[in-house]
Amino acid sequence: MKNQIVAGVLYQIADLLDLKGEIFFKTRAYRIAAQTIEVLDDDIEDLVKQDRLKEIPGIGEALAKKIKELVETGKLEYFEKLKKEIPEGLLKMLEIPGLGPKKVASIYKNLGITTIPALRQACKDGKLRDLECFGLITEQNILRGIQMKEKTSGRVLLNLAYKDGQNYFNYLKKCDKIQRLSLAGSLRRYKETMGDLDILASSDNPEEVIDFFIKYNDIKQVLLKGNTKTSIVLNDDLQVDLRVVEDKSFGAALQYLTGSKEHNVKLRSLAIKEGYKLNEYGLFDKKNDKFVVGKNEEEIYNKLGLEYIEPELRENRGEIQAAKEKKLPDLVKLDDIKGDLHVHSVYSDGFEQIEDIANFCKKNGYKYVGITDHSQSLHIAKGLNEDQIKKKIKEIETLNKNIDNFKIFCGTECDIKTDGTLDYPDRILEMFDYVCVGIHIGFKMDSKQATDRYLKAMENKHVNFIAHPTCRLIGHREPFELDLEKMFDKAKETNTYLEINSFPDRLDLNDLNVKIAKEKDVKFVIGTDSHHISHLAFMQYGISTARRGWLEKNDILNTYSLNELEKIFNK
DNA sequence: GCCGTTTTCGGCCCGACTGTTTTCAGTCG
Repeated sequence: MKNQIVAGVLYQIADLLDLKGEIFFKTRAYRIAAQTIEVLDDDIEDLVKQDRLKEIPGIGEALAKKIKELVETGKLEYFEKLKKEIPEGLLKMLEIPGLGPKKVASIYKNLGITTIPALRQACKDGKLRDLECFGLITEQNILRGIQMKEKTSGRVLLNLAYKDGQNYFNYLKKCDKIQRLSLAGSLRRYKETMGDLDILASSDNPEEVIDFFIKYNDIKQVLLKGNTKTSIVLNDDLQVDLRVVEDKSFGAALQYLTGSKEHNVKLRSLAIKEGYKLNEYGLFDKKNDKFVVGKNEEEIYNKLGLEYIEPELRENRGEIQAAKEKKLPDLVKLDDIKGDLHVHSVYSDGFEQIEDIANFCKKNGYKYVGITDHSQSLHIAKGLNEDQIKKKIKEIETLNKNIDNFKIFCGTECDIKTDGTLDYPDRILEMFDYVCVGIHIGFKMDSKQATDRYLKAMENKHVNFIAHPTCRLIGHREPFELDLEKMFDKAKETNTYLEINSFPDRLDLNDLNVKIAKEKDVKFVIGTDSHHISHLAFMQYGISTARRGWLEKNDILNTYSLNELEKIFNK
């Protein structure tokens, strides 16, 4: 049983216990354990076999027993019992913003409501307002929450949030009452999706800043407005929160607002151990409540004996320990990228001529670009046959003669057929400068079939890297249930690079899998999968995923110089 | 439910804002 599945069960138990009204600290214990297992290097099955579960911090007698039962039998009696006791629909109701376990439990207990449609009807009928702690406004808030959840599935993709965030940021820069300003929250950590945006400002006139903030012209609704904090909803339904603090607290507030929540809990515990108290106003001496530092994030981390931790790493995935030991990675930067190796042209389903793509890339500082059009059997994407490939190679040769200090590679994104063989024979694969392979049809496979399909493809000596390995589309298609351990081992063995696909709804491999693969010494390519010149800018999201996966420059093929790259391709 | 060099019991990160409860619980980050 996979770590993720065990973690998933523990998260659900935590929610169910919340609904039952269990004490906060008990449910938190389940969530902490789930989170730890989710990012564990070791396979949970091995730990059970070796009887080592209790070595994991946050797992004691009771949890170890439950995890053992779950892993060994595939079932957990305690969990099954809870599910019988509490209707599953209540878990869905917890996802509605503004509804927590107490309110959901009250709605269930008093009105017997177990589904979101029934809840909506009850709100419309005014049945909730008579319950204790509920009122007319609560009903309206729940209705709005349901609507928002349905419209956006609760999460917005990184590129949309980034655009909204940048626009708001640029507007706020015009407010002369603001001293310092920063985006915060999951956007600053570059999470792949987010529920809302957080912005932080420092000022001596918080009320005026808040007034300026809510005068932004793209606002649909003001949700709340306090003295130091306000929340609005943009016209595209994304919620934006602003917090205003004194400038001496800016670093502490930025640290706090950037999160993640789990990182902050860990950091605050560390602060207590070191004799401090940490909140959004600063780091304080625990004994006399005296302000120690708070103006900058760096000084807070340093005071706690840590190296500065980049926002992308703040997920409680071992970064605090690494910062203590001064072993944080030197994260790759956008500037390190020398070229894009996953780009489509008019030869297949791209919109631009190779020459235009190359000129744009060169102008933007790249040293090379690889044009990877689709292969012959992918008719819907105008996959190339042998004659078209020859024509394309010839065109690229001519272009390369006329362009200095830049090289165009002729690659392919060759389909992996359902049996794991490739869409071109070796004789044709040899014609390309390099070969990227991917899956675009035949998605219905079980875990073993999908894994074997890739393993076989990697055996082909012409294959350089695998495009969007899990084939997920965020919000639309679940990732393949691959045996990633086998995949990563084979990638290492065959020297196959794995792509971090930068398209915002792919980001595939994702941050967590990147980190796990890196620990197995796998190497990566960051590609944009561009079909249009504007897509080339998606590179920044691939980079942020790489950074969230702890990657350094040397882990990534397309940070290498043209010379180094040619040597690798010619091997 | 976890954890421990003051504790095997009694702690567990901390604060803002809302709505409705006239003194605070619930939710969120």
